[in-house]
Amino acid sequence: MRRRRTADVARDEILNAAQKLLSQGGPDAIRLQDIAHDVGISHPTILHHFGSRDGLIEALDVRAIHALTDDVARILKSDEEPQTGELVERVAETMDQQGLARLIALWAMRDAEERSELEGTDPAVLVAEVAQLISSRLDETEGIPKDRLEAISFRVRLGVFAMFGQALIGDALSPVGGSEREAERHRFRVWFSELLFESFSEEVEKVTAD
Amino acid sequence: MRRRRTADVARDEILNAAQKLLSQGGPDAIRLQDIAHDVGISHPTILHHFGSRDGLIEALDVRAIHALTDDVARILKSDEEPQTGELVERVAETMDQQGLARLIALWAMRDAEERSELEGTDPAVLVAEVAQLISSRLDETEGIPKDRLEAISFRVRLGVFAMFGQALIGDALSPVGGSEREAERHRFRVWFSELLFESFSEEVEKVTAD
DNA sequence: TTGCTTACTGACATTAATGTATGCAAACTA
DNA sequence: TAGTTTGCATACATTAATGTCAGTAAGCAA
Repeated sequence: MRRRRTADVARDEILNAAQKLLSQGGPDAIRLQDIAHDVGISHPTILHHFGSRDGLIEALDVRAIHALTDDVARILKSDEEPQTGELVERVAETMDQQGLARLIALWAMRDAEERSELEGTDPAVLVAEVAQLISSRLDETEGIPKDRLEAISFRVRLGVFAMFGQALIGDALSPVGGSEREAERHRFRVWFSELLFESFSEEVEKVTAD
Repeated sequence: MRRRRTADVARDEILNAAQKLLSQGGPDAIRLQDIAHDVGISHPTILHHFGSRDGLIEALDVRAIHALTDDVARILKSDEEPQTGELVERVAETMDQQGLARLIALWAMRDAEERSELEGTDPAVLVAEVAQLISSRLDETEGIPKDRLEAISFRVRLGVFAMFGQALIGDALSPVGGSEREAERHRFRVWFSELLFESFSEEVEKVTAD
């Protein structure tokens, strides 16, 4: 007799399978038949839950954005001092696992009209918010000058680019393979965190020099 | 009467059209019918020149890699001191125009088996070569220690990530739009170049301290 | 001019994906 | 236990892409 899940569980299992397939193959790897086979259901069931293939991809996008922002928000809004290294490590992890970077890439490649709004989570706004938060941490006084804020948001953006790039094309650029790879990736992240942190510290010095 | 090109010209026109379409739409935008229409030929002609759709994409990849490496190689192998800013600017330009970053992203998403060798141009090897070249510029003595070389290749890699990220998802992360966008992108590149350059200078200091 | 090569076309074949229609069965509710 | 909802399957329809084939015509060479 056939298994019957609740709608939420079914949706989750389908999304997981889709994300797994995407992380292995390219964009064409999101095929309803294959996903259905992985979950152990028939492909019309996916359409039943998501309406269409596009609906599925949109749901995938929403989950992805949430996975990223939730992590960052939790760290930044906690009372402790935000650690650059931890932030980098966390974002990297979330991007790496399950082909999240691929989702972002595919999302970015669609032209503006057809990429939906994802519940008002505009990436540019998110970057600006993170920059604001970091800025207020560095310098408690209000009224941060615009050029300084831009300098900080540049750092945030660079962080996103670095982790995004490492997740997407990092393997191709890495000279080592096999078991050493993850260690090398980690060294890169640590090195990069330090670079960013030093760079932030300079910004603090500029602030205190005023 | 119908126009008859030489094979080389035909291949070039087809590749240009394909690249243009790719830079506008996503991965699915490479449709033989559309490309053919753009060039003003029938779609079997594309298959005649490239054998298959995959053949076309492979040719596209080869051209892309060459466009990138030729630029970098020319700058680095010239007798003048290599300018970090110029390198960054050049790579950014090549990545930006005509959706080269998208090609790279798509190439990276394919699983290792099906992504062809592209005439022995392994990106990891390229990065290593660039790092070697820069390293020998910074410090004329031979026999550079491995960890120092890794530190330099990390910087090269970060540069690739930054320009790749800006080209692919930069628009989504940028707060400004319209005519100011390009100016802001440029500011980011300048800022990043300085960060990288300062970072290189530190490496030089370490070398001279030995 | 004759002839050969090959860029190019139109019509067709093939495949493979998404989406639809209809009915079945599992769980909750009364 | 009867009834309703809804997760799920089977079989089919539809669309749209790549790829094939046989033939046409443009340019070059002898």
